[in-house]
Amino acid sequence: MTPPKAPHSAESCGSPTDFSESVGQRLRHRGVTPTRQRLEIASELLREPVHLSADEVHARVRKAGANVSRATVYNTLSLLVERGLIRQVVVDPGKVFYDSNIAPHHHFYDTDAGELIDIALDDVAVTGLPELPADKQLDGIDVIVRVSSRQ
Amino acid sequence: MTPPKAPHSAESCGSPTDFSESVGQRLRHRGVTPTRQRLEIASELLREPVHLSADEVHARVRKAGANVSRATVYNTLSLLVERGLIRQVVVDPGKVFYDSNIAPHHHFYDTDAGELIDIALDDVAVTGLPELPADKQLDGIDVIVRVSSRQ
DNA sequence: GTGCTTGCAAATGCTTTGCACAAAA
DNA sequence: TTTTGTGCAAAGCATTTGCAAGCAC
Repeated sequence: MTPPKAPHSAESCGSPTDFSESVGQRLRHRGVTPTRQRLEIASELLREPVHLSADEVHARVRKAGANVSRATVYNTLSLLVERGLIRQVVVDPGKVFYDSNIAPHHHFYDTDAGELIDIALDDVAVTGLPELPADKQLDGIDVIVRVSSRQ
Repeated sequence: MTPPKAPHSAESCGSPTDFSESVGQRLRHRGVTPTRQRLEIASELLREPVHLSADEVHARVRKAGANVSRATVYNTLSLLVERGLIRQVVVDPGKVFYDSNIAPHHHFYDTDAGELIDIALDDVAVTGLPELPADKQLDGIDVIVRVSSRQ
């Protein structure tokens, strides 16, 4: 593809996730005050690469014993996306995944299973994109390969 | 009528749109009864290649003098997508475009303008996709190149 | 203490549904 | 006439917001 200057999102993002670094550290490094709720939420995502919906995050956090409201989950997820700690993947209207793998990559989306599967970027190339107008900046390239179970 | 999840998309679709053929004909060919409301709705899309949200379609149809409810617009758009006459493009949660260009192609999405711009497919190639599991079928490939105006 | 965070519930925005009426075949 | 489509208003979801009370530093 075409890799110009660009900050957050699909192709360009911060440094790839180091899943061994402490969650609190990673939040601080991005200027996010590590409150108890944020640590709980971020831990569900940053402990290992996952694809979760906001509601799944909420459910997991509560299951883990923390009393966190939906509003806080949504606010925190937005914050983490904004700060480049996780990535948002929209596959359908009202179907949003939060992806803790921020290394550049793409996705299979299995419509039947409702499941997202990573495609490593070094497998895939998108070539021949027209140049951008001078006043635009590239924010990212999302490639979603939609699949379903054969009938 | 039965408005299920959108099947058609990027790579796989019906025959490319012939914008010169009558809208009524095109509906009939796909087994869609051409009622007055459907003709109004379909005309806004099938007259020329456009990217419209459901609400924009509703506004245009009403502006054109027809008394069509939101429900009918939504039902009809789902039907047209299901029958492969138009295509649904999801760029953000709650931001869905209906695209009357069903020839395989991809998109720029300008976050600031909220505008979708076609990228002709012959310019772009996506290579190196892993093979699909045998029991899966490919429904389509969506490539969305996100751009913005701010620095 | 000061200012950012949280929870709750209410509000929002978009989309779907139920049902009586109207139009098509 | 029998089937199919339409309008309206109400219901549904996922997400956001306003504000008082609570934490972090």
